[in-house]
Amino acid sequence: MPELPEVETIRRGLERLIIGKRITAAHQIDSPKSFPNSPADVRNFLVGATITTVRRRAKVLLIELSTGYTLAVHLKMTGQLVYVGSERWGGGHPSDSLVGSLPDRFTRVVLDFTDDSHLYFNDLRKFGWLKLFPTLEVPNIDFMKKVGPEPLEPSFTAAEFIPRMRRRNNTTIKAAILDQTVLAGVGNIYADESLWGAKIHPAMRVKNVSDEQLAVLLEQIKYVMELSLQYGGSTDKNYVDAEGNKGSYLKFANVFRREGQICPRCGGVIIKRRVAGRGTHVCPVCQVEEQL
DNA sequence: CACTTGACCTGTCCGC
DNA sequence: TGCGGACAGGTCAAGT
Repeated sequence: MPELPEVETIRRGLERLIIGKRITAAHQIDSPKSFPNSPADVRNFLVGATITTVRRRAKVLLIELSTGYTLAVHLKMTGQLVYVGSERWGGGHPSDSLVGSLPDRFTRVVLDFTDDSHLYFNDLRKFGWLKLFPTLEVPNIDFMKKVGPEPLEPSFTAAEFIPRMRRRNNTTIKAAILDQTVLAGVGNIYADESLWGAKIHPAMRVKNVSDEQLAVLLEQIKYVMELSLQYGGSTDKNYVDAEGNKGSYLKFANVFRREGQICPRCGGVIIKRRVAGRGTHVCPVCQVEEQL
């Protein structure tokens, strides 16, 4: 999916676009897979509701409603959440924006607003979902109780990061930072980019990485995510923001999807291999693998 | 308990 | 051109 910077980019867009709007209808085109709530729940707690707040925790969007319910959204690998105003044909959108073509064959859920604007949930692979929860119960959802700290919180420092990583001492460093219970929001792109930035090989066992290196890794996680936010996230294939526009961070990526290219730091050739069950990009010259 | 693998879906790309 | 297989940004359940 969209990882933390992409979900946060969408959140910022939605905050600007849909707060205060009232929902007049909700179309569950592909229920129950993408939206498992009953039609009665939708009728009682979603239709007629006004959007009050748009929050994010880890990679989950939390759209809070005036009914005391929250619409939680997880985009997984290919989900999109795109707002289209009633002036959709009036121009002002980049030529590659999706807005003129929605709904499309991957649209799973549509919300209609009173001003004839719409929010489309599209998802090619159908891994993503929308779910209604009472807002007061959101902190008690299993995922919310288990998920680790937000990496961009200034209060999240090496003093907290290192002991959390040490709980996964026996696995690879890449598997550890992808583990959402260790810290929130890192996915495959920012795992590879931050490990390159810290000069740590993704296949290193955590126990063989020093505290000093872990501290550098946390700095790099924060750095690559902040940088990505500045560029509207990464569009590898499907990702678009709340207005249907692509993100441009991958232009500045150093290793992700750059196998065969030259490492900008040392001149080595970037390779791709499998680590933690995921395609993994690494410079084998300056990210040195441990000797076993 | 810690860790790894396969499953969930559909589309695309690459080799034969 | 067609077919089969591998792979794709994420998370679970089930296996070892």
